[in-house]
Amino acid sequence: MRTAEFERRTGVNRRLLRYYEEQGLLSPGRTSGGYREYEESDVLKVRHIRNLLAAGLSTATIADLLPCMGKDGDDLIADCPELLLDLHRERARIQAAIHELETARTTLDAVIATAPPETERAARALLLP
DNA sequence: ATTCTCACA
DNA sequence: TGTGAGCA
Repeated sequence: MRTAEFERRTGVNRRLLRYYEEQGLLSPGRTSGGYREYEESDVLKVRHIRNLLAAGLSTATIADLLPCMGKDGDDLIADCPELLLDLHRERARIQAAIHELETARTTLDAVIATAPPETERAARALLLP
């Protein structure tokens, strides 16, 4: 299928599709006229890409990860030891980010606790409605 | 009619 | 990351 249909099937616009391609996540073939030719399996592939992206993985690690997923079926890693390393590294990165955010929140809570009661109430009034 | 690449008041 | 120009 070509761009227009693929765009509909995936719900992702060409601009982004081309970006994924530049990042090595997708490699559609080309017709003699130079038009991109996508495979049926690419539709599912884009779904995977979007999920992985949402999980915080970089396009680079996703590029390495994709070939390790079932060629046809859903997403389940087969046997890619080298990849598992990157995944754990990503997990550690996320865990670290969580900690940083938690300490940032703690700091803010401390500052907020400093505000006078009436100021606190005024602030909440501005926040809720 | 459609897609492609490239460039940017 | 959108938009238009000039092609094939």
